Amino acid sequence: MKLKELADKLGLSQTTVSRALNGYPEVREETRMRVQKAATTYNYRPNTRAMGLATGRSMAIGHVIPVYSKNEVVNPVFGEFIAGASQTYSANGYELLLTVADAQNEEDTYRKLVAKGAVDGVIVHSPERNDSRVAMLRDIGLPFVIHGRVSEIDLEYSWIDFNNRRAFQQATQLLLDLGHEKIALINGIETLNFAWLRRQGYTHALEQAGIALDPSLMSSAEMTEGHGYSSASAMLKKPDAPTAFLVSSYMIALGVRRAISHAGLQMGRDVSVIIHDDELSFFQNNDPVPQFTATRSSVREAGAKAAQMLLNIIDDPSIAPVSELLEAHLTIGSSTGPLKRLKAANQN
Amino acid sequence: MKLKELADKLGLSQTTVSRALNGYPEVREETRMRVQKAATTYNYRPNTRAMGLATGRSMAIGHVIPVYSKNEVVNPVFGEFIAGASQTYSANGYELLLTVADAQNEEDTYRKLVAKGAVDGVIVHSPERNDSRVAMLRDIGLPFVIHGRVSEIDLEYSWIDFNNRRAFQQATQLLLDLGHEKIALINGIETLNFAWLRRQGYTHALEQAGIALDPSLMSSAEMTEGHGYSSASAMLKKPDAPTAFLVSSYMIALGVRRAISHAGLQMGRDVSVIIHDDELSFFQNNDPVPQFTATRSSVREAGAKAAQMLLNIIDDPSIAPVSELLEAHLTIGSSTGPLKRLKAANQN
DNA sequence: GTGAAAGCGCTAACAA
DNA sequence: TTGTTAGCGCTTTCAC
Repeated sequence: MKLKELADKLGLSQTTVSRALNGYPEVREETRMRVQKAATTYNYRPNTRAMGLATGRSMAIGHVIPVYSKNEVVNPVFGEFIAGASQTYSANGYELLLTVADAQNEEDTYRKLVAKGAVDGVIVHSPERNDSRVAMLRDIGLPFVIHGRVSEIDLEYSWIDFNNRRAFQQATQLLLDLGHEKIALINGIETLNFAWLRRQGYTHALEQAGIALDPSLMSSAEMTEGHGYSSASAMLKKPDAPTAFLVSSYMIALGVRRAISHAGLQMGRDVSVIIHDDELSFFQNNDPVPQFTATRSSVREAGAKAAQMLLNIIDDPSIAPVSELLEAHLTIGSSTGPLKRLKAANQN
Repeated sequence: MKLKELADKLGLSQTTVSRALNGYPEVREETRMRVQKAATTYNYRPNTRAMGLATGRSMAIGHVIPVYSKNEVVNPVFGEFIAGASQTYSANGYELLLTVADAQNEEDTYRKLVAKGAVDGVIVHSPERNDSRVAMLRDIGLPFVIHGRVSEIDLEYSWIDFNNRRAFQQATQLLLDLGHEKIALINGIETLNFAWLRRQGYTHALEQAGIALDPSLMSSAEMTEGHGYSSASAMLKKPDAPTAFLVSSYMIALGVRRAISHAGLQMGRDVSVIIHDDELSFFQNNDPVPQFTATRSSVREAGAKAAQMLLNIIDDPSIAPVSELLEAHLTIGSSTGPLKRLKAANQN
């Protein structure tokens, strides 16, 4: 069913039908009712392409998610975030265009999207510490919201992020409270802002406690099981091996667990491990240390919020940038030993 | 840069430029070169909306992924699959339209996509045992490929799937070989075809071994940690508790682990666990039993293949349906005890 | 309050 | 081999 057909059925012009459907005020209320009813009856849906052509907007939002290599699994956080965003889009008549781009030529991807007129705005995932995309997107005037943020940059822009720095500062503090002094950090790629902030939280807590940083206890690479395994293995072979691990994702954690058991050690008895993951709750009650996570649902909500921010910007490009920093939740397991201290740690 | 501008710069008509760019044979080779060079220079990209309007095609493929509830995490397998598909699309000038639909009204989602003229074809994720979408999509004539397949249906259609039945049959056999007799299955929702096939593999192996099926050892629900925990807990409380678990996803597995340790048992010592996941490799070398998984890269490849199938169908809707059944890999850990038997199990 | 007509950027007959 | 022209389905001036 196309507009012309619907108009013919109603004995009206395309113009009037279009106006009635798009909420223009000059349509008689009675006419509007008739039109709307007919539209429902015939299940009329305006062709997005045609609408886009006519209005100069595409009614689509682009999500560009980076893939670093074939080794790294697509971060499940993106799935949750996008699921949240998707709802906002549907509710507002927008479509979601997904592009999986090699992290190398992401800028190109955005340029292409704009040149093709494919999107009215984009969500930027996985920003780097000093991400050139911010300047670029402002240059070309494409509305955007960042999932995450860019610490080392002065420009204004809209973003939504979890407080990674605080999360890792607290997690480290928690391990310190438990009496650990050799605490390892197995992190993601630290040119990525989230990983960089996590590291800052970690080092900050150690410095506060007057513990010297040991570079051999910090490792940074793609968030793969292999990275977790090789890093943890190497660290455990040292004479002054770490007694605790702070791990930046469940994928890495799989490797760390493997390394620990390969070394003849047992998690929760010989070694403490805290796994951070934005999405997943890991309850491992045989560990004396609880897991430190943001809950899954909050990621989905963050996606919905980011999408709404973006639609607002598209609606009115002159509004001031907004941002939101979400706190990660500290999930406490059921082991009673360290619980008190954990609570204290959680309060700062 | 739009076609008209480019044509003006070149002193040619829009038609000729369009033809040159789209590989029509009647263009003089020299002209084509000139046009192509100019297109690159000015970074010309045809507007997808306009192209779509003119050709009646949208140059976009829809992926509809279901969300069953707020409790269930978006299956990371979709992320990998889509990452693979995405590459195929980019290479062929297609865009990827992602829709996250409530599992209830998925049919509506497809109808809407077609009515809006938003897509030229769709990939159907997460098919049910007797999925009505197959008949519907054939009815409305929308090209599609199923990620998975629909066992209880007679129609012809294209699909790509992993051999879930075989995978679980082998996994169960493996546990039987290890001497287990009380083997529990903690599965996804069994109206979904993949879960149903997994269960078939499980029951088949037990029946072959002459072991009576025990309904209290089979549980089926959303693939959440909660499901794993409550199911495994209940089973472990029975007087004839299971000595082994066959688990349908790593999310469920998190809960199962928790239940095991809550029960005062130790994985790998008191209980054997096999986790199946299409995507993730779980190496837990303190378990006496290796993990049973398909490798991640194969999921991505499957996505790329499915996408190619779909583009072929769109190109020539009259071609016969094609399908591909991929084998899941048996990943063997480094524990040497059962290794030999595993190999044998792997060969059937 | 409604309609006629032009045009969004492209492709595809049909002419030349 | 190239150009002219008429749409694709919608929105939006402008006129009534």
